[in-house]
Amino acid sequence: MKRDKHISEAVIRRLPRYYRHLDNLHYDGITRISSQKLADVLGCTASQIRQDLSCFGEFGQQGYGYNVSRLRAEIASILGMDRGRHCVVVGMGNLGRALVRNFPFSANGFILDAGFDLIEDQEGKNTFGLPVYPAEDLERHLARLKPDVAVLVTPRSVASQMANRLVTAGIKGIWNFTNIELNIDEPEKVILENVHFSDSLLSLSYRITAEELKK
Amino acid sequence: MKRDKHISEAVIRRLPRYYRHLDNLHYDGITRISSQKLADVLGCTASQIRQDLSCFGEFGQQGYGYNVSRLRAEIASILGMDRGRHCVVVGMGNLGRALVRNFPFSANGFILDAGFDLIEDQEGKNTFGLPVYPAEDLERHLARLKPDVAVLVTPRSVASQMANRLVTAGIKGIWNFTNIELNIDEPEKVILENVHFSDSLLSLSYRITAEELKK
DNA sequence: TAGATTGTTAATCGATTAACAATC
DNA sequence: TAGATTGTTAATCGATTAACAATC
Repeated sequence: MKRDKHISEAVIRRLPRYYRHLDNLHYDGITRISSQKLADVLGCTASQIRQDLSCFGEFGQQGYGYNVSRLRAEIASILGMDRGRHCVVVGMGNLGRALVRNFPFSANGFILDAGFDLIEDQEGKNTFGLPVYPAEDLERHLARLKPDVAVLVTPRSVASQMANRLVTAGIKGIWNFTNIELNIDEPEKVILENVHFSDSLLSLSYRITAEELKK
Repeated sequence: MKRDKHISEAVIRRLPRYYRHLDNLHYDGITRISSQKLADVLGCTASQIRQDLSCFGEFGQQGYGYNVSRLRAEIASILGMDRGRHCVVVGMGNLGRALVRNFPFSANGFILDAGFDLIEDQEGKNTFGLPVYPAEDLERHLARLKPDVAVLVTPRSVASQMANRLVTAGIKGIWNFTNIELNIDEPEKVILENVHFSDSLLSLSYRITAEELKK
């Protein structure tokens, strides 16, 4: 897989979507697809798909198109889904529990090993089959589990502080659900992915308003 | 507020972030800020901020900059946060309940009126103070409540079907958390905002992988 | 072989940044 | 007034789309 030239953020954001649709096609038993047909499904141009994929290699065949199963696997590999990454959930409130119970970590290539929370009487207890440890023992367990990613779902008041403990403990990425801009002491040491629910809802709010004003 | 020319998606996605930071500055008691200082906070260029804002009007003053409180209010208005929009939550599973309990709807200009779920023994019951109605009575209650937005947090198996009922009932926007591409019969009748957790995690996965390969 | 479709180069389009006159 | 900073126009940069030779 070539990975020499710079890959733009726009391309990176489209890859998971390609994967998702290819996964659907795969489970629908479709074995072959052209860039044009895939573009129809996705609502983009065939050019864009071919251009995007060409950043990483040659996965198609002239006159034939792409093998769905292969392209799906190639994109999974590009996204690092085959690396058996480990993760932990920090904060076992409503959202933390919702993710533990409902989010398909393994289907996205992640192994969820543990949860952390302040509530001490949960020591050793399980939540939906997941061991939950007290937050004060975070460093001890991280040293043992060596997770790649922490899912940050704490109250916002402790989010930045907790994020910094995670970075110091060597976490590689933080999946941040706290809806604040984390204040990281050594930002170069970690990769942040922010899920800002508010930003998402407000963009919907804008578009509804713009639609109404248009009339 | 001028709204004549086309506003790009990129600008729309940045506005909530501007709002969020201005809100922080406002509550920190800061009354005045220049585009350059705001750009430093946001990690973008002053040009971009001024260019973005100029799509909607003139909110600053030469030699002074922007009044934080006023600019915050202007962006809130652009985003439609002052329109008292109503919404309902469809699906009271883990994620639905997490949003009801923890997401600050009112701080984002939304009034949450009701939840819907299949579980009938919740009829008339409250969840965190929210009335929850059986899904079979959806149309009846929507006709009464006339919400603008539905927060879609059902199991994926019923998501598209439920989305179409919502559209038929006249909903203007769907905030979709089901991690599937909704199949809407009349797509022009509704505005979709998708929160695809998987896409978000996979982009993090990509960046961690790319970082490792760089070394 | 003929038709289809890729990967890539070139052309277009749009978004970001820089520059600066206007002016508080 | 002098310094600061806007809103906007022009220049640059990057991303998307179109076109097409290569080839399965």
